[in-house]
Amino acid sequence: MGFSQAQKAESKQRVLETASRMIREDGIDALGVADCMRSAGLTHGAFYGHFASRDALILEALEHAVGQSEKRMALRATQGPKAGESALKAYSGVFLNERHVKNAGAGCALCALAGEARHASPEVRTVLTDYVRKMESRIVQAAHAAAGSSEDRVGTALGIVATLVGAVTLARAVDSDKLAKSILASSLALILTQDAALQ
Amino acid sequence: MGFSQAQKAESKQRVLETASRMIREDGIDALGVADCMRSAGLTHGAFYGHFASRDALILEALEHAVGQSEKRMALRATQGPKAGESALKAYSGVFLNERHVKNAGAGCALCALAGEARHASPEVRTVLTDYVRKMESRIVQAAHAAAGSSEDRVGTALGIVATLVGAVTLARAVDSDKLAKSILASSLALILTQDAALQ
DNA sequence: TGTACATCAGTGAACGCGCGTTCACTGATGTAC
DNA sequence: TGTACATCAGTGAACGCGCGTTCACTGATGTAC
Repeated sequence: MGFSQAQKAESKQRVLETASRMIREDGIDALGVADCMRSAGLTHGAFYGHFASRDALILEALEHAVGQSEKRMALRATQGPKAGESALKAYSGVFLNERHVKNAGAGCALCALAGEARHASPEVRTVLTDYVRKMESRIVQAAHAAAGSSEDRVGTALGIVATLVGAVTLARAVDSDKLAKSILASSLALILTQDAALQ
Repeated sequence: MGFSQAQKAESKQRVLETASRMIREDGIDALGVADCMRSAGLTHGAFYGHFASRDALILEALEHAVGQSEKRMALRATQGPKAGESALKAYSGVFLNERHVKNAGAGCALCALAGEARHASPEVRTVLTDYVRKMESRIVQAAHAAAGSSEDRVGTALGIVATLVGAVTLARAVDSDKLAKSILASSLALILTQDAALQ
């Protein structure tokens, strides 16, 4: 059978993880097939042995990034909280910090790609839409949101998602570190006013 | 002197307005020189008689979009408010509505481009950073924010900017109209809890 | 007023480069006997 | 155990297309006399 299948699977995994990081770091449009393969330690010619097309890679890499980052952000929120810190503050803090802002490639895929979603394929949009719903659930959970159980009532959980994604997006957008920090701090303060409202 | 200079200036203005709409609608990366000139009723060859390069067009078009949309959004907030509506609600309502979400090309340049800013040139980032500061001022004004006057205190005006931009970005990103509406409504509800806090 | 000329906004063909995709080939690995 | 063969992941040259940019040319307008 020549080369081992395990070896090939390993290569593909390496390409996927590289692409998953690159699309979060530089955006979907900026992902080049040759660039990505080179970063994974291969040449561009080998690409089509693993993926049907650039679009196929993008979708798989996005699913990888979403699945990994969504879980990881939630996990960090349960690991790090200091005594007396609310679950909402712990969860928000995982997003609203300078390390996350400066490391888009290893961070939340929704924060990294929300702005590009409307120009992307329907498949990409669907994956990111699911991410929005998952974040909403995490926040409702974090606040034990009994108040959000009624369907008609307008809860603020989705508003908190918007604030988190907007804050990270803006903090990465501006060319001033000081302003970026202010955006993070102010957004956290805004979210924390909801601690009572959601419980 | 051959052709009138006024005619040339008119052509350039038409190209600028077309580009200003196109970059908000489809993103900066997607702007093609030929596409843009065709939409303005010219051929691509005439482009370099008006602009030094594609990048130069992008910067001018962005400045045009920012200058126009920032003023327009603020103006609408002062024109439309119903009796008893707070200034903060009026301003937020200009962003958080379906018409704005579906008409990126005629809307807020920051909402349209915040997600791309970190991949753009320093010049582009500077222009958008100014926009963030202007929006913050509008919100502070809208709330007469006496509370925000102390420099050390963490106000929530920037958090409101983040919520507005995040909400519009997410509402445009998701592939469900229903979810988009919920994002807008929930974000407005979240912002309005600040009406008291800022006054 | 009329005619010849100069100006220049706009045209459209062409160039060059980057990038997604294809494909003939290589050479390391595993199998058959 | 050793040798010949088959498999196939990966290589690197090449193709084709799109797009930013260049440039020789056109023709409408205004000026000079």
